[in-house]
Amino acid sequence: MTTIKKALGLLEHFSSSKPEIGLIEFRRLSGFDKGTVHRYLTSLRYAGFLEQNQKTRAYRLGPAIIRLAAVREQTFPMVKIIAPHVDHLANTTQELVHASLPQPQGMSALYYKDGGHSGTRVGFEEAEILPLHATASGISMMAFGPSRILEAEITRPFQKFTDTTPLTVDSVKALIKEAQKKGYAATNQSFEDDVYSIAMPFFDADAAAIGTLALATPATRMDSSNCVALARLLANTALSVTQDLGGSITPKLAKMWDDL
Amino acid sequence: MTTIKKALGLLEHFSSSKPEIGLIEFRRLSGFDKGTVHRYLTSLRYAGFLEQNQKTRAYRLGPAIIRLAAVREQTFPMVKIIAPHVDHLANTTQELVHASLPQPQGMSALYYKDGGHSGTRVGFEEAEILPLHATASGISMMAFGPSRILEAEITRPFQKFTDTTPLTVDSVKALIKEAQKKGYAATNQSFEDDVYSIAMPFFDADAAAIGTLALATPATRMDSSNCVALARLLANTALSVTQDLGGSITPKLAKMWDDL
DNA sequence: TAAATTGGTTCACTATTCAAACCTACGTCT
DNA sequence: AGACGTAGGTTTGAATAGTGAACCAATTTA
Repeated sequence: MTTIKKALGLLEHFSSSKPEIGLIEFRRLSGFDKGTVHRYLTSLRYAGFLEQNQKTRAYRLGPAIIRLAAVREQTFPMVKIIAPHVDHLANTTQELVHASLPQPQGMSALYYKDGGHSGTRVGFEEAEILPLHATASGISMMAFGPSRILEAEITRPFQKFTDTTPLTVDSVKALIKEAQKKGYAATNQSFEDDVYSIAMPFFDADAAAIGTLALATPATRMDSSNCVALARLLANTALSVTQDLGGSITPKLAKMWDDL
Repeated sequence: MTTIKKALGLLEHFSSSKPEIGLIEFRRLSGFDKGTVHRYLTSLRYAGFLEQNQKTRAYRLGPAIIRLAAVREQTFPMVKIIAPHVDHLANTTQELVHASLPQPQGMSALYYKDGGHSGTRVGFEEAEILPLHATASGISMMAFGPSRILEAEITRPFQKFTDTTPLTVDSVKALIKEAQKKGYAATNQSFEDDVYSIAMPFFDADAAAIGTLALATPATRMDSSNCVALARLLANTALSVTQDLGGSITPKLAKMWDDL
């Protein structure tokens, strides 16, 4: 573990529900020494990745992040390319659809659209970290993405979110195997109660999975026939996204999706 | 200079016109040893701040940036708050208006709007670094912002952009003094030929300047009466932005803007 | 095919980082 | 006021982690 990795790891602790974090809380969250954390924070602030609330002395994400995000989106416009496809699928199915990218600790939504179904519907928090072992997106990423993602995940302890969250390496591996066999991942209430979710990867030019598309419905609305119909729609969307990103897909998976 | 600062400094080299950078080019740009740079890049990639083009092996900004930017904007929605004001001023004046934030090496636009004037108009590149010494935004930030910004800038060499770019510490300090006296900064073709620009700061709750609003016109359309009229409009916008951000402004500057 | 360029790795040396203790400021309870 | 708890921040010698010259391998260019 290098200094840089440790320092950047501090930024992982920010989320929508935790936008400002103080020195002592960082020490508790990271387990590093207080002096060490303070030096890290000072360096991150110097580079514009953090700024400090003058009153509380707590740290929040800084303006450098904004610029870098703008550069990335301008030169590699994933959101712009993916958003129309997600919108279309959400409108067609009336369900929640999201496109997510792998982060060091899990998946995080790049873009999402609430389908606006009239009855109960699934909520979604932007920029939330979705755990790999408990979500369809995560299972899908481990099943079809670079092996290092899987390898990193299975060394971590699995957090329990619901009564049906898979908590053993074997049960998670079984879900991954099933996803590889079916061509898509499905999880039933493993992250949130009453939410059933299916997910598929999309690919870059090297046919490496770089993110996932997922669709979430209230568990009550999902049955086996329904599921396959939605998976078919999701597969078409994943194909279009892959194409628009200039990516390519292995013939094997292409056939699996075609046969859904 | 700590390892963290040096590593994060590498990210500064990315821009819209330079979205992918290889190992050797990083070495050249940063002056660090090749082995060192390689270790930095590996760490940044590990944290999701970079990803690598598998063909060219060059590095580009990674997905972690996107998540962090989303967290920041969701919990501290500057763009959302400022955009309507910038839009309104751009529509009223028909000129280019931008809101910018200080970055380690200069200012960078958070949001901008082209006013759509029918004749010649000023272009603008998003996420570009605007040098402090040569732009109205930069002068304004040094004049009204934290003193460390000015102190850091005057130790750097001043790059020449046009025939009228101020290149000495004294000439830049004179521009800053003038801005402090008038309540706004003005630069005439010091960054780009034929562009005249005026800028003002906006403030946070501690009455510290946290960014600038700027308006740029073709130099031919700007004269002394025009300039004051535009400055008045800009001042009203800066006041509104400051209020909407929950910020406050020193009574002295408030009076200066009122007397424009 | 030889030279140049690029990405990446190794390892002895040493400069940076770590952890524990200390300092200061602020709020609060007695 | 005094004692206590909590927070941000600083200093220290010991130890760990970073450095960079030299190396290798694969492409690209001459």
